[in-house]
Amino acid sequence: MTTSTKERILNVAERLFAKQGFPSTSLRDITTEASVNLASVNYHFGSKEALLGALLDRRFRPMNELRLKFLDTLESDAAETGKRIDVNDVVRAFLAPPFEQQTQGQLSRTFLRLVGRIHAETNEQHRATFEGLFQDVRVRFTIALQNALPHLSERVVRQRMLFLMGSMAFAMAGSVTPTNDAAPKDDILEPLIQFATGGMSAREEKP
Amino acid sequence: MTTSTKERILNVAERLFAKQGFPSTSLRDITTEASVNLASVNYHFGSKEALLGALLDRRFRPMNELRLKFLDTLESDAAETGKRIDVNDVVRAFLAPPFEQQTQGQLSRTFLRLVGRIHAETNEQHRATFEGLFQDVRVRFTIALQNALPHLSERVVRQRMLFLMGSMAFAMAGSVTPTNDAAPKDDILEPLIQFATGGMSAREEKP
DNA sequence: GTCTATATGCGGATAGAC
DNA sequence: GTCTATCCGCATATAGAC
Repeated sequence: MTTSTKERILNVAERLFAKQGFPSTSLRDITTEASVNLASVNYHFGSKEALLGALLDRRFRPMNELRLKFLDTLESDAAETGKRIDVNDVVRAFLAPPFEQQTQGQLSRTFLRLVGRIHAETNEQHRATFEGLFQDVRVRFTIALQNALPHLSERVVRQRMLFLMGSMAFAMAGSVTPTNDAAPKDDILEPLIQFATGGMSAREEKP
Repeated sequence: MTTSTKERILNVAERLFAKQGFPSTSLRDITTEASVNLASVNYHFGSKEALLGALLDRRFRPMNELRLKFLDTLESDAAETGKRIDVNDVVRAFLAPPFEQQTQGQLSRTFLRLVGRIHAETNEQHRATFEGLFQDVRVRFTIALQNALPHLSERVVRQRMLFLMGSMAFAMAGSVTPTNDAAPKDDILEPLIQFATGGMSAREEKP
């Protein structure tokens, strides 16, 4: 169970960024809690910003790859059976992967909070970094949702996709506090999927 | 059109907090842009934290009072006619007031972003301040939604209320970018109401 | 790779003249 | 009420010994 300095920094930074936000977390907070030297952050990562970038890359990349893999499966299944893809399944393919990330069972909650934080972040530079990792996913899922909801206008599908991400981010950022921490998948993911599917499927009324 | 120093500080602070977030906005940013002296913030408000408090009080209080007024009207109408309140109407009573706040037409977008920020904020102290201003609204609307959706469990209604707030916060924080800034009410509010109503009304599936 | 020490700047807050 | 000047702490980042 030897964790390198680099990994210890990443793990602690992840937790503190999730808890306090990026600007309010100092390198001193991180290095003190990780029991590593202050200068080691700049040695290993170059800067605080680069540390965040490394962090996002470590987690968001596999998460988004999993999303796309789920969607691939849905689409090839649909191609075989000739049936239209179900909205509920697309929503699930998008929302489930963040909840699969729980490597040790302990990281899950922390990571969910970080996802929420990053989505809610308005800093231009962070948004750009994040968008680079997220673009493929957004485009592919928007198309899939348009196919699953052909009666809706493109514009509304795109917009509802963002509403969906808002529910997700907020749920993950910690505002949704289930009575027990045991099963975030059952306590948060399933209700979230139901809500989001209902929202995506709502009738479009144009006044 | 004489604006006092105090008002100028409030207006600029509102815009900058909305744009950059609270921790990343310095008093120097604010006073420079407002063309007032640095020391005036502490003279008029006491501290940066207190400035935020004053800001929230100025905007959130009337906004939340409007929400409750709308809900009062809905409930007294329902009592007269004997009909159950419609979910869509409750959702509208909750979501519309932030969009009514546009004093000059120019403040609206800024204020919506701030609302989103504050909701997404995880800082303990800010959450406490905010919750004090918001508690009544949350309780009253949760009860109204439970009455409008009697087939749902209390737990799920409470949880969906938070998902709804997530969509709202995210939409307001600026991630939803309509092609034109002209009519946020039509471009954001109406689609948001449709999405949120659909989500709140979704069937509750217990596996 | 890891440490100490330090450079350099920005942050909130305040003292005290006007 | 408004200004200048300043205190003082903490921030990121780096230089250079080990």
